[in-house]
Amino acid sequence: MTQDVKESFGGPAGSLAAKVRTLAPSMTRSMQRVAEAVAADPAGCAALTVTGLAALTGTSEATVVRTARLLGYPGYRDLRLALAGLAAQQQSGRAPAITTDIAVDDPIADVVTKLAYEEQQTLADTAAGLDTAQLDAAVTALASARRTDVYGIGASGLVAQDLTQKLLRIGLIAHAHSDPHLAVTNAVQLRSGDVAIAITHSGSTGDVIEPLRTAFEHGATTVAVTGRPDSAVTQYADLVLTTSTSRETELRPAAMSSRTSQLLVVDCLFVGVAQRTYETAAPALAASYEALAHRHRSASR
Amino acid sequence: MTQDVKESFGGPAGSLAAKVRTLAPSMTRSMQRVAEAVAADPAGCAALTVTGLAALTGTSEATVVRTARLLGYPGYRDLRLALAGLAAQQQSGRAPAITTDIAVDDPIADVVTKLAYEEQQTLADTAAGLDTAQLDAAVTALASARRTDVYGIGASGLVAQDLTQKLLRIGLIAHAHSDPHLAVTNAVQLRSGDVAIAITHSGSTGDVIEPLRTAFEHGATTVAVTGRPDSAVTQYADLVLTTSTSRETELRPAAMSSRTSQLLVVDCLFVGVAQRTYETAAPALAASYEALAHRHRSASR
DNA sequence: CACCGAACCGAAAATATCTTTCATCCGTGA
DNA sequence: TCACGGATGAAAGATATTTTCGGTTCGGTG
Repeated sequence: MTQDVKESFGGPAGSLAAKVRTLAPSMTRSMQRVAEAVAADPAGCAALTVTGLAALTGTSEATVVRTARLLGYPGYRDLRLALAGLAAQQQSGRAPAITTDIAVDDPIADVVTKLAYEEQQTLADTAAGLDTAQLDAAVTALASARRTDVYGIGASGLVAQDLTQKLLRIGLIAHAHSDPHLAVTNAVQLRSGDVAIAITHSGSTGDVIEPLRTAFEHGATTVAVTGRPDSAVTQYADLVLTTSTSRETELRPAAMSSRTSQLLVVDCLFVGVAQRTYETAAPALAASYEALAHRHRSASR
Repeated sequence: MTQDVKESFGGPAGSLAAKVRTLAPSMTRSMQRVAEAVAADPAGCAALTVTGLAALTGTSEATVVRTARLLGYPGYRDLRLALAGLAAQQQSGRAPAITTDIAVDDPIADVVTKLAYEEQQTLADTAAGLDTAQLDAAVTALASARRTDVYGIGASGLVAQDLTQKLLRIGLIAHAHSDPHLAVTNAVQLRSGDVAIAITHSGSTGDVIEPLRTAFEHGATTVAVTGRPDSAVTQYADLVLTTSTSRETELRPAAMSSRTSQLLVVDCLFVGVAQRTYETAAPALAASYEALAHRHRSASR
């Protein structure tokens, strides 16, 4: 009992706004209205009963409860408690966010500040929203995998390559695939004990889902790194690692923050695996460092 | 109504234990038991219903409600909300800045926290250290460039590709090069009005310096994105954008934070250029978004 | 020592709040 | 246009909270 509650407002502390953004796409219109109200004014909503909040958002009690469920609470009662906690926290806490929308005529200095702030926010949200149990399971699978394939396209393709590079550096066998045909061709080779990772923000990139599905059907452990935990890709994923989504604006495409978020997840995977395989990883890292040294001219000064 | 609640858990925030002590003398025996339980474990009590708390303290619901009233709340419901707030507060209060070194035996949850924290730190440092004048000049050069070449190897190669992808999306002509020979071959084509960007953390990666030098000698505007503003690469750079370096540890190679830093710089360049070329950039972004839409299966709900 | 009154206390009724069910409605795709 | 499936809210049902009310205890008193 006690643990349940700790879970419900201890875990994702402060990440409510992030969760709302992450789940918003999978919400119906009315639920979005409720979620929005809650994210906009946690303190105010904490003061309201189901009926009150339903009236405020022009919806029904049922919808409010449904929204609470979607946000991960057993019911409205628990959401309300979490809200009260949040309110107290941010009241005692730090300076709240100013507007971070980037305008066309913002001076470059503002752009730097705002981008940095947004990305920091994204990192915090992602860290708060990551399911460590799933992450741990993914690390375990990776550490003992015979081989690992990583699928990603477009911006996510770069993240896939980043992960692959890192895993290679600690002596694991990993490949990144951007070509869907080659990816599927290779996925056929996978079997139980191997790992396949799909990286896709939308979760609905067919070119990435297909190879993951193939890997899944061949018995490999499949992992999805996505911002949409309810999307198509998770259908074939044994493990799902959720990245956070932040508001995108015209000048700041979603790809930007999803990349930051994905990279953090990837880093966590890497460090986790390096821990597990420390005996071999540490010397391997040192060796790759040594091997690169001669490619660098001695720095001036 | 709303005001009442704000008053009730905004006002005496945190002083609950003190209030219990103050009021204890005027309490009856059963009420003291309740008050004591509440003061001892706010979080735990927040998880309980009236009935639960009554059972825990061996009293009745009525007594719990009376106690809540005595403590200044309209009823138990509000006391419970306040308790939740208190719990959240004291949970967030503790343990902000421990060591951020990642140890081999750190649980995965700590790894996530520490990595996120480190990367946030890196972002803040980078933003603070960026020379906006240089950045502005680089943006200006990019916005009017006939073509742009970007050089990067290894982890920096991914950053180079990231920048290239972005510039292409807003209609600019950009290429990323990881192959030093091809890079030099292409650099020969550059001339005044073109831009060459070298991305290297150490600033001493020969394979990246060479093409930049060639571009420099052919009259292109050259930009270096490096963590070492006094290194070899800056010799051939008209503009230098400094990325930040944070401590690296055995399990956290420098590549990790330099990448974060480089990506922020690259994002700033991109947004800056998008601002300058808004008339063409906005439609281009929208168009590329549209073009990709059909590659995504409609998301499940 | 028996009695009285007052305050304390908790069982249970009354009320408020939350949850579930179900019929209706709306948008969507054939 | 029609049929379908999901979204929605009204209202019934379940819980939680508050109130009521009578029993109990305790200290004082004759």
